[in-house]
Amino acid sequence: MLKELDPLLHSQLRLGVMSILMSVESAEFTFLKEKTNSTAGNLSVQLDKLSEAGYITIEKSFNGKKPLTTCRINRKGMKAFEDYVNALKDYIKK
Amino acid sequence: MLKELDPLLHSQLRLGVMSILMSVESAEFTFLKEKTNSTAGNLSVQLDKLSEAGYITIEKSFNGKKPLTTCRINRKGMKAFEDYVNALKDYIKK
DNA sequence: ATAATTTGGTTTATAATATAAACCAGTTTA
DNA sequence: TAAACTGGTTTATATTATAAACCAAATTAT
Repeated sequence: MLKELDPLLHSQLRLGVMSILMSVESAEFTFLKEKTNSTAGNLSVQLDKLSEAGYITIEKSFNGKKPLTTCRINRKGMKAFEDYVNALKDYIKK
Repeated sequence: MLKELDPLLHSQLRLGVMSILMSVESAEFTFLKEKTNSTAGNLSVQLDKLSEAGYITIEKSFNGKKPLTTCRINRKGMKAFEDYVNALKDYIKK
């Protein structure tokens, strides 16, 4: 029987964000927006969800006078991502 | 930049169905229901969507006196599945 | 014989999700 | 000083997934 796919990760945008965060120390809002080709509104909402799940940490600060939102993945998020990828393998293996 | 993930395939249940259909000649409704651990209603709806997209063919017949719904994947569906898996690889590669 | 249950589904209503549009505060540019 | 831009958030709407209700026919139990 096929495994459950964590619904929080099984979303194109959230998965994209997590995928990026797995490979960098931290990423700024604008960087994520560009890489995932998402709108700011959608990204904002999805980042909040990942944050509320404890998968990522969002830090709000200022870059000079401009607001700066920086994200990084948490240990819990890494674990969830790995579990998701493992579960997914059953679906996509030939 | 991350690729688009075909929204028709980026759904746990539809992906599960397609994954199964990639590996068998054909599959009955009840078999798919069991393997994907889905409810009949949900499965019925999702099969229709795959069928309308031309990804699968649904054949309704009778097994003696009981209705029998048999599904098989189409060439278009195979192509879509392969494209989806390729796009997904960018998201899950380490 | 007939009532209850099961099989194999479909249809419809509701809950959850994703997305876009509208908005806001502050900043820079014309 | 007005317009446009940056870096977002909030809110409304469209889409999607899911469950619940339903249906017809068959089977089983009384």
